[in-house]
Amino acid sequence: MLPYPFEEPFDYAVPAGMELGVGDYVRVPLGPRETVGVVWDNRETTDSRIDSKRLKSVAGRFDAPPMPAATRRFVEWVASYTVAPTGAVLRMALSSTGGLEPPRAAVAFRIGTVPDDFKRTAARNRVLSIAQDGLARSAAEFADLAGCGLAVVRGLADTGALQAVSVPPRMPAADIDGNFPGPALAPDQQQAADALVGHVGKGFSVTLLDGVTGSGKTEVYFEMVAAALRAGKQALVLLPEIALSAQFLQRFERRFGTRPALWHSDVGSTQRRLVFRGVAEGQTKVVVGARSALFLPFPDLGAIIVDEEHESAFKQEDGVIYHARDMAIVRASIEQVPIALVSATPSLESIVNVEIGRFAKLDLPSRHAGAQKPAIELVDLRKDPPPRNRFLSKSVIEAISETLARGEQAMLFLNRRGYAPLTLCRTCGHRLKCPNCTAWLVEHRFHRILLCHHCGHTERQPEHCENCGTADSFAAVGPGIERIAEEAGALWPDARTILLASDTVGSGIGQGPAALDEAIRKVQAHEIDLVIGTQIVAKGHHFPMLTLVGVVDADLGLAGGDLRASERTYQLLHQVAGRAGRAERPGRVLVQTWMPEHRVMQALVSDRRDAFLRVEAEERQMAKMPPYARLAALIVSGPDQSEVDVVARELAKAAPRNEHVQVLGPAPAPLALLRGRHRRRLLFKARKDVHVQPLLRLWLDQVDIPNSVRVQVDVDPYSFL
DNA sequence: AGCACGCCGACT
DNA sequence: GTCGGCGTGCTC
Repeated sequence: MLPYPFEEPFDYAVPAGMELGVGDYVRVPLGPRETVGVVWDNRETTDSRIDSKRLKSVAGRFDAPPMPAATRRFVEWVASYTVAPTGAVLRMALSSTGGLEPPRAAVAFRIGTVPDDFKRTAARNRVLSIAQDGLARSAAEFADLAGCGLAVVRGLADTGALQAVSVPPRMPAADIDGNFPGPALAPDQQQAADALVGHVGKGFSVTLLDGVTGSGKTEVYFEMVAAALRAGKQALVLLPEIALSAQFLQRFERRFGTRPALWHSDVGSTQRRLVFRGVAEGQTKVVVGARSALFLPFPDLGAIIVDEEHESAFKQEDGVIYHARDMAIVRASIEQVPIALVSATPSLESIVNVEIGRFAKLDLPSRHAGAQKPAIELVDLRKDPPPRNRFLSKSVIEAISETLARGEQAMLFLNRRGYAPLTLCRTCGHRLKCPNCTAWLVEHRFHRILLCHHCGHTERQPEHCENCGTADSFAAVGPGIERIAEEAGALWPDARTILLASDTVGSGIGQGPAALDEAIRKVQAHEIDLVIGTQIVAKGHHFPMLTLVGVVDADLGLAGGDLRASERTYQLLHQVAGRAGRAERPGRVLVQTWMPEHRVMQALVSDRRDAFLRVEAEERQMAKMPPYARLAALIVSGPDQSEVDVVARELAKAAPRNEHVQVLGPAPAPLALLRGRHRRRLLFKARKDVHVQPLLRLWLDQVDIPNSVRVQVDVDPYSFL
């Protein structure tokens, strides 16, 4: 199987003298070049189109442990479920082909023979006395222990007093010990931990760990990791990329005394190689990573954890479209290991799976570590409207002033980057829009540009309206966090303020999680009084002095016809609210809304999540929507609108028809033009018991799709964009 | 996916 | 007469 979008494996001859087994990683010729592949099967070709006498030969075998059978089955399963070519899924499992080369031996030093003309110095003596135990250590380790520079160690090696030896490199997270004594757990934590530990080694099971913010869920599932380690197995913890913070790693280190192996987009190629190799050899015991870590070749997995399981970031939206939480469950089932899904605001899907008995559930209803539930109040913007072109109500302004006066911290949350989401000409009403997308250009005053949030198109703010030619006629409409920062600057000129969004810190333009970690540290150290941020501040950071959260526009996520709009808005607002108040300082949350009677707002103030989810579930059931039915979206896209329309109409004509299946569309996708591609959407809806994938494949096979048009299949779509 | 081939327009 | 733009199609 080759890591390219081919459905089937290719056939190659095995040269004389080469021993190959199923799962081996090999180099094979492909057209004019050579590529990596995995031996998928080992037999005579059965494909009549292939002349077995003229097969190309395997060029070489990598000296690496073969891809485990369970990993190969997982690749095939994901391909079949997502209606993607198997090779395209394999590509995700070969993301670090450098790891296939045997790892380079590391240089270490141990005691040698001290020559006659040896010059003794204090530093040299310290190093040599440490080396007396005969153990081999890296130069850095000696320097660290002896409190000297690396030059001392190298100098000793030059004289022969230390002897250079090559040792196998230490794999990341190889020496994590499941018996390392971690912090003590509260009784309810211990009970939940015992239940999770009880699943380890007992085959496949799914447990939803439903714990309120501050209940110590992380420490509970760490016990499941520890149990897997004690059983000699590996463990995988999946997190949304954004939650892979320094704070999380500190908690891990507190429990296990060392760091886990990391796997996310920011991990460099050297480290990736080592982690891939370490995992493949079974040496790397714990991987903490973003969704792509799911495709690592674990030979001996013992447990999987998906933290923040409700997060939509687990849904991969390009290339092979899959939901990492759902595929993690599949992987656990194939590996016959337990999996824990963890959240303070579980997804409706998981709650329903608990109700029908497919998942077990554990509750952590009480807060620890001094956390207290914040008081949530709604601010009815109809009664307390901000002045024209201002966005903070009197209630919020007063509350922030009081908080700052007490020397505590406040946060303003608005899930919208930039200065204003829309810029229009006051004279003619012309709106500045992206040339490549059906979207407004968002003004970013901080970077002095207009930016499309969908394709990244940027331009300078024009001086004259391109439609009517009037100069200086542009008006900003609506708020982004930069505009809130401007308003806050006028209200509290002395407050130390920080603006936190993906384009000011975080994984934006060349900054990575390190910049976010630094910002978080500053807030924790109380070098900041007022935090103004988008959803990157919503995740579980603890800010002990933060006692007030103001939500600028709680209604933002409710617009549009998204199936999960209410659910997601509840989850996000609940999470943001959780930032307020720790320990002896109770928190207060003010939520600005134009519709305080909306059930999301009512559920928030009355803290009735389960009642809210019940209503939400009933609505989905009535509308015959997931999780009570199955959805798949076909997105037809291409640079030529009429070609796209033709294909979309052909697909509609060929749509499968029976009483359990319904096809809607084609309709222009909500972003009808994205990155210069016109997009049409068809929605396939089926009863829960319909086997969707064979129908989809049959459907696609019937329509001739020209090269210039792409049809993407999104099974279980989340985003309706 | 990634590469070569091939067919058209802008140069020596 | 040649270089190179990217549309088309193949890779065991």
